[in-house]
Amino acid sequence: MATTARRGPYFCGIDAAMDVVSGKWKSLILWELDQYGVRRFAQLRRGLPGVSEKMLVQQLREMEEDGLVHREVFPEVPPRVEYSLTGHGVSLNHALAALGAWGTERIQRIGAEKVAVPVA
Amino acid sequence: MATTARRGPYFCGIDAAMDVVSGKWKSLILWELDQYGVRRFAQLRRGLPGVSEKMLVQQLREMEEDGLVHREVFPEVPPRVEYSLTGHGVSLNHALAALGAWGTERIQRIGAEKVAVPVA
DNA sequence: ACCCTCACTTACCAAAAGGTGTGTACTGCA
DNA sequence: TGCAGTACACACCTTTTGGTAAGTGAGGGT
Repeated sequence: MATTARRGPYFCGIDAAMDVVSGKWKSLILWELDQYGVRRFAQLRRGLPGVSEKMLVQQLREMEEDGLVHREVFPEVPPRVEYSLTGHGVSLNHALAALGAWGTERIQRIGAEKVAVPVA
Repeated sequence: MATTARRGPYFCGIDAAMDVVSGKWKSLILWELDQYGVRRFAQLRRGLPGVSEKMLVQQLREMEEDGLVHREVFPEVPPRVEYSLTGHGVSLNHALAALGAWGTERIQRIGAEKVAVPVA
């Protein structure tokens, strides 16, 4: 109930998968968490150039609800929250591999630019 | 320039692929055209339960612009327009296979309903 | 004393996506 | 004569999505 209901009736598997990965930052979060294993909120924020805090929280919560992301809170001061992928998150990321390859090929074909990720 | 500019700078391949498949009906159109090879406008409309004419035209035009769909107009009366997939459309559909399988598994896991497609 | 960091929350806004309903030019069918 | 089918275009409206800016509360650095 955070944002929208979702998990409505689906036409097919792709529909159901898209319901879960659509969202401007979700595939990036998936990639980032798969790369590093575990990341804290601020680390993710710095890893995704241009994301706002609100959007990052929102997408992470939805992914948690959808069973892709595990969220662990440590009752410390200053607060510490660690995010990681669940098994479903990992398998989704793998299922996205072919799509990623297709997209990379397309980028080359049409000569589109990639976002320059700042080194810092 | 039909709706939005798109093909902007991308973060990665998935981003680029999503730019092209996002849209409520695009993956369904891809599937439908892959199944039948060639389809006319009204056939697609009947094949996608719930789509409006406006949305169908819009999605088809974007997919044509993106080089996924081939559109052939026959100057007859009544008008006849045939849609089919290009090579890129076919390969995109294949790249979506793993995602579709993941989604199908997810539907079973969470026990979501599928849209009942009327037989007529 | 003051700002920075952590991980958020809340209120408000703008843009994009999607939906509805109508019009069109022509033909075939009853 | 009147209605259905063909493949749309156009105007208007609602919903969804994303973005901006501010606030929170405790601790640590300078």
